[in-house]
Amino acid sequence: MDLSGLNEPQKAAVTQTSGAVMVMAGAGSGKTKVLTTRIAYIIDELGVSKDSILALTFTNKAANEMKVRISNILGGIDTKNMWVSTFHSFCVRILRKEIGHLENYTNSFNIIDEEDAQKIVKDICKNECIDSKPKELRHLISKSKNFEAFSIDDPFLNQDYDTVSRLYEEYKIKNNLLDFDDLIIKTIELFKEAPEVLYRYQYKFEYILVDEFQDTNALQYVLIRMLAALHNNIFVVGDDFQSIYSFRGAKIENIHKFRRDYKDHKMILLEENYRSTNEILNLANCIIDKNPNQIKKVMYSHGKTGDKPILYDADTAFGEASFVVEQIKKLHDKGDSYSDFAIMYRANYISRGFEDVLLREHIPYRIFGGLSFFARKEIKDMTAYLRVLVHPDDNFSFLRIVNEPKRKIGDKVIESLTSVSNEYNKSLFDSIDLYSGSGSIELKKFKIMMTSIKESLANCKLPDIIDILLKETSYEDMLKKGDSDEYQDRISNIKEFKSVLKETELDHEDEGLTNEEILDILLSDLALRSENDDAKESDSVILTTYHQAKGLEFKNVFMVAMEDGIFPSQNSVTKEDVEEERRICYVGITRAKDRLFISHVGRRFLFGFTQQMMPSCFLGEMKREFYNLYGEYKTPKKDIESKAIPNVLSAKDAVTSDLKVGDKVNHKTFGDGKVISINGKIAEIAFALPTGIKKMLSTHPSLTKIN
DNA sequence: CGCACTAGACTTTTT
DNA sequence: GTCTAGTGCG
Repeated sequence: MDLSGLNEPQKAAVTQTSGAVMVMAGAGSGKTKVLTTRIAYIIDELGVSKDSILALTFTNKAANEMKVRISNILGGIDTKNMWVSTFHSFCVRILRKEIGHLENYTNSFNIIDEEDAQKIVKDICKNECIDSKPKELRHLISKSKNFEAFSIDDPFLNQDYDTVSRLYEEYKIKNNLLDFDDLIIKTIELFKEAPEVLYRYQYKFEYILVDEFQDTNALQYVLIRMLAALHNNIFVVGDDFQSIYSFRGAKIENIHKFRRDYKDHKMILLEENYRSTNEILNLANCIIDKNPNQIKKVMYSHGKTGDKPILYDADTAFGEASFVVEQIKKLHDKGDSYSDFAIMYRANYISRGFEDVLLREHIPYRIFGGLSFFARKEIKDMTAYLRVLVHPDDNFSFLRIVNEPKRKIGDKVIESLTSVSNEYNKSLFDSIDLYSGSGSIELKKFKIMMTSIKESLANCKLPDIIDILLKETSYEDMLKKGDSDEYQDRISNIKEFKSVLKETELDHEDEGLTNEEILDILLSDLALRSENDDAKESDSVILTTYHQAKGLEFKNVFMVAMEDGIFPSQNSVTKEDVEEERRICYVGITRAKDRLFISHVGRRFLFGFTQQMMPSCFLGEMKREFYNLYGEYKTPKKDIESKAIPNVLSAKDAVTSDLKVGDKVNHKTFGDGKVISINGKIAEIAFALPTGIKKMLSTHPSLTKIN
């Protein structure tokens, strides 16, 4: 196999196939290239079957991209069914086959998303008259399931947590439901309780590869270790600089753990950056240098040079958006495509102002994120209908749609039906025949309707089942009655969903499956999918959060809304939080290949108020020599220096200031406040309304003591 | 049971 | 400011 396109460390990472290998791959160092070439190498040079390789990623997009690239390297081989997938999809694939080895679940289990999980917790709280906030409880449940340490001081909350988490588990078992956390947990449980099953998979997967290793959590690490225990051919790629998912339980410590657990591992550093210009890397290095606890690693540029990053200081969000659009137009006129641009921000709500201006200027754009396609109400409703068609015993889906559109089947009727179903130990759908109380006519009509739709399913083209559903269930009529813009929106989403069915049908066209079987395959992991999975090529400007931009690269990047309170987010309280924000900033900078623009505004309309904004403390961490102010070359130097740009960072002052109760302080975003308590490093500070009382690190860079 | 109005939350990141 | 869930009335 031709490896001449690789540098030495990359080559080593590809050819060192046996044993444990850890690759520390800096941003833009050819990580995906190494992963895919290595898999191709194992197949092509070692003659290993492609079914004996397991590659785990964090996003479907990364998994799909890897499959395509492996196929390309190996002359177009079929990689569709390779075990290259996200952790979660991998677990679903195992559990669909094997979950019968565990008690309580059958392999037609349904996967619930975060919205469903929250609704279940909320309903439990309501039924049990529990006062604690459902959202907080749900959060704690997820935390505990990922074996994260936490303690609850409040005895009431503690008691509520015990009750609700128990009932939540019971509810899921009763309804054959698994949440995202369960997918990993149940797989581990399965492997523990059925060692022969574990052995089968250990034996099968001779080579295991893990992408974005720095983002694995404690459970995912356990899973990897279990699977690799027989052949011990385990290859992990990560970059501790890009660890930005600790809020989801990701553990950088897994990197150290790996090094301890696999004593003989080989460590390979990929330090040569092929993506960005020198100028961009300089700025990235400035930022990451400020984080004390990173594994030291130098990023060498590949020698590409370009313009210094540009900093723009706008008055308002509108001014900022106009600036960005102006730059895009200018560069587009010079020949860049719209898809060469990305506008990046810390939180989704920032996108609005940019959308407005892009729309008005007729510049095509695409937004990553926000509400996932498959999480939209109409799509979840359609999915629930389809699930009831294929699995009539799916009570959870049944309850979602039995009265949607309204069919006069209310809570009271469902309550009585449920007691019948408990009595005869049958599903709600099957209990309809046995039920004779009030509402029985409506229920029977519903059942007849669903049965007739199911008959149509056997004889129609698969996507047409959506039209049949829309018509027969009167779902479309219901939408038509509502707002017409909303109707357009929802119908076009449903059309899009129809094309997902079409794709699935095509994927399986020669396999002699019935429509019902194809639907079952489609439904099996729908909850894990998101619309950005397929890198749809379209000539559009991309609007995205830093998190969703991870792994991507763009010729021109705009980092916008670089203001304290937005980035770093005002929710980052501890030193660790701010360090993670800093890594997010690093991820943002290193997405850019040629040009980087950084902007911030003086005032911004937020939560119904116009607020004074201060530049992000990260701007102060960027050495002045490494960027230009926009228009610097035309503006007299004196003016620039009088501008309130950077050394905003009062970090030095702040770190040395130790606060006491009663001290008056100033926060760059919240204004003046008074310290009301100190607990270790955490200070509780009362600010003027609307901010009110905030807990924050007393050494937070945005805080200064005033006398 | 369904509609209309109101109060409250929301704005961190996601498989 | 905008969206949503919850309440109360017809």
